Amino acid sequence: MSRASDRAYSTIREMIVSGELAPGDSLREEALAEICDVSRTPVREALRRLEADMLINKTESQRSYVADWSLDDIGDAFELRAMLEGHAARRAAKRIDDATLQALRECNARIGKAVSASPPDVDGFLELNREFHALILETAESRRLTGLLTTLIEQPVVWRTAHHYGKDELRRSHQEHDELLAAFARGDGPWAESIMAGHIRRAFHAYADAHRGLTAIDS
Amino acid sequence: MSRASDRAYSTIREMIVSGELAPGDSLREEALAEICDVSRTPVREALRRLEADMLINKTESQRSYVADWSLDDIGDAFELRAMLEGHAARRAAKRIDDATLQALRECNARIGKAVSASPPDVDGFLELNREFHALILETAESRRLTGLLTTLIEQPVVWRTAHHYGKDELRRSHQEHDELLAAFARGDGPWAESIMAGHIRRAFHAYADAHRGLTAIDS
DNA sequence: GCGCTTCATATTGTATACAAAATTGCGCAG
DNA sequence: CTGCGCAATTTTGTATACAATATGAAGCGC
Repeated sequence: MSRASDRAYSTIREMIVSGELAPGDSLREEALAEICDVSRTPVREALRRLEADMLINKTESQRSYVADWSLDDIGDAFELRAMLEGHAARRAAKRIDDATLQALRECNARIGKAVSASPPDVDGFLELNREFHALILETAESRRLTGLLTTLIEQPVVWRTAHHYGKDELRRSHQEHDELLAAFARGDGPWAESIMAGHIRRAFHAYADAHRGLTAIDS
Repeated sequence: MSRASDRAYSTIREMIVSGELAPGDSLREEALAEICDVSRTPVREALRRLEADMLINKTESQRSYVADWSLDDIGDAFELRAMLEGHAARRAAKRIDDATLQALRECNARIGKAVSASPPDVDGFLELNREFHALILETAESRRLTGLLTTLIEQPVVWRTAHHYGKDELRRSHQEHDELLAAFARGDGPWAESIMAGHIRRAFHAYADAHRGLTAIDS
């Protein structure tokens, strides 16, 4: 992470995810180089990585812009996530060992605490949730699957979704994780897959509802 | 494609896919630059793209090697492909129009010709097969899905698989495509998904059988 | 006034030089 | 002979200069 290209990647990515750079904004290499305090070379590398992450679009003339996602696109992404994370859960259920199961239980216990706090610790929830899903993905033991999913998970949308969550929705997430743990404990792959797919799809609808609400308020 | 980095990408990729560069071979930027007749800068870009395609691995010390895939890894890739291409087929069945359906029919007719020739025109089959699947993917209308699948499809394994096919297996592929067309004609998404998933999985087993046979002969 | 061409400017693409880091091989001590 | 450590060499990372290309605005003919 200390490499210049990594710093550029993190910096630009953070600007996109946080919303500092809005969808449609143009990304000029020289300007970014100055912001990141590196030369254009590592910036170009960072832009390519971000393009692979689909956080950036390039026009036919090679100019870069912050990607803009319609609700349909977002729905697509969640649908794929549901499918792939479901697949990961199924694989994980067949491979999980006691130590990992215990680690997941502890992780979800901490999620429970973050959720129960008043006000709920949304940032803590996000980080722990990320850890929970990452552990499952790791347990699924498929490099390919990991590669495909990371590009879907590392989206601005995913990160902002939780901020739309109400306390009850956070608690529902926590409960679904518990169900998942039950499926894992029994090594029931299809069950784990069903729960995970539903878990992701519910997250999407929570986002979509909140988003429609927000846009309705805006307009 | 006339850009130096694109030429480098194509050249190196072709060397990997064709087997000229064997799994585990180290990829030194300067050597590749000389081969591609460009400087190291575009070579580095090409290597990053190939890394995203998972055709290349990088060690912790940033050296690049041609990716080496175990049969398990290959199985993983096919499993994901079956799932995602099945998904694509389901989406395509709901969106396809008459013109596209007709184009697919014509494409598969040409596949039939390539298969029936004696000897079978395997390279023609490969190209047409690629076109057939690409058209379906396009019809599925999901940029995300397209992005995820291309990294799975553009694998050395996929390209070499067909060379293990016997005439009967090529004809079976052609027939499965016809079934797919029937599902499309009726707009039956789940049917299309089932056929496509089976189609891909059969391709994997054809590969696995041939591969086991070959390794058995080798040893 | 409208549209086209053309030229100035801005932006990206490539090459090269240099810096940082890693690997290899040698020499030496045990 | 083996293992360790250092230095020479190789390889990758970054900066910068220059080339190619795209964009946008001004001028010109219609």
